[in-house]
Amino acid sequence: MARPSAVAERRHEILDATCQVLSERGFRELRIADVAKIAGYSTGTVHYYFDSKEELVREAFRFQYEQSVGRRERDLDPGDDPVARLRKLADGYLPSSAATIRSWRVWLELWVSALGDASLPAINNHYYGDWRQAVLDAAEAGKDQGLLNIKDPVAFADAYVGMLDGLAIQVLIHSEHMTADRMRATCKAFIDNFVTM
Amino acid sequence: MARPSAVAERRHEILDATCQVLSERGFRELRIADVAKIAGYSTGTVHYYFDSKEELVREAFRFQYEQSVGRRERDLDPGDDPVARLRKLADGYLPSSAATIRSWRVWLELWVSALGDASLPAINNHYYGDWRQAVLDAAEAGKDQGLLNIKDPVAFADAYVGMLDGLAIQVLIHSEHMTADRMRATCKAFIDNFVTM
DNA sequence: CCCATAACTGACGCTAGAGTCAGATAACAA
DNA sequence: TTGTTATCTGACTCTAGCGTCAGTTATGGG
Repeated sequence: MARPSAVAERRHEILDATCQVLSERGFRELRIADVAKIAGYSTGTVHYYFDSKEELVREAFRFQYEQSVGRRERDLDPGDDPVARLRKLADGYLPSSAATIRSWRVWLELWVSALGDASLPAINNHYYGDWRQAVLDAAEAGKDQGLLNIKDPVAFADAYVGMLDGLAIQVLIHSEHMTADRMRATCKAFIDNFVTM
Repeated sequence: MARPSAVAERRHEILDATCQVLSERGFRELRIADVAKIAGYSTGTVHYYFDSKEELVREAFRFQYEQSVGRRERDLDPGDDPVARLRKLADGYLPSSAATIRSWRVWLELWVSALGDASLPAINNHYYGDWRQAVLDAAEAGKDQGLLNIKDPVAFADAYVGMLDGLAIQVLIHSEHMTADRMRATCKAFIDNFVTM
């Protein structure tokens, strides 16, 4: 071999650029030329690393999820009690910073794409399952330690995770009925319902 | 005028076909030719009633929302108590029948499209606001009548509505973590948390 | 019956943009 | 320095599909 492989690094760069375009323009308006420009390469190079636009976007979805999961794990302080952990999970996912907004917009694109592409739900299952599990763990710990008055931790976790997704969508499209601040308050109120006094 | 106008009826037919394509293939894969075929006309006729693909889809989003709001109002029995009304609202929106699944898929497309089209959030605001208000009315009535132990009806309504949206998405993409039945159970458990004993 | 025009058709022009490819470049080994 | 091959380029090909339009059909009024 004449040169050490730059494949992993290049793919990383290109996928990052793809996520940026995905979040700014959406899949429907995603152009390989835009991805190439942002990554600092020619369109030919994008095709050198990814066979098709579909493959590029599929890998970008996976990439975005990996990034987000990694960030969540760094954010979580093992010393926090379960209630604080639940609150921090919501805070960390609030679509308020540029980074979280970008993540959410890519996830939305993933969900819509998953309606018509049978290979995409698997990506969602994998990473979304982890996220759901983190909430469930905290809920069960909260219940066991008597901090939260939860009957069914699974139903609690499903409700909390679902609520976050639904509220985030309204924040993202700038609905007049939901802002990031209001979402934060809604999440707080949700948890407060279960905190033992 | 030589003939009575068929505009309203034709637009209705074409928008209905557009919603069908939107739900089956998504905006990204929507072809005017497919819409025309389903509606039973030529592509020229679609352009005769709608200036552009963008206008067609925008009107289809509006059309879908009107249909759904109409259906909800027919479903709601004024004789029901607030708790039953909240449960029925969730049941009616569960993505289980072909019609509700179709509606949800179109809404998802709307939300994603609204990320990049400033004219779409207005449609969401209008109809989504009505829907949110119906939940809020029931929550306030339930609180006032002592049937529900709710501190903040607004936070309750936001949480419930958000939860429904988030859970529906996972059902729609056939997530292994959420089915329509499980969503029903999650909604029931959510309400049960507030029912006074 | 005939006219006016609304309604409809479908072939065609045109463009955007995905994917190809022949060649240029550059990094490493020896 | 030179050979080898990974990496990269960007002009080009090709196709899908939007929107146009000249022409056709249908309908109701007069």
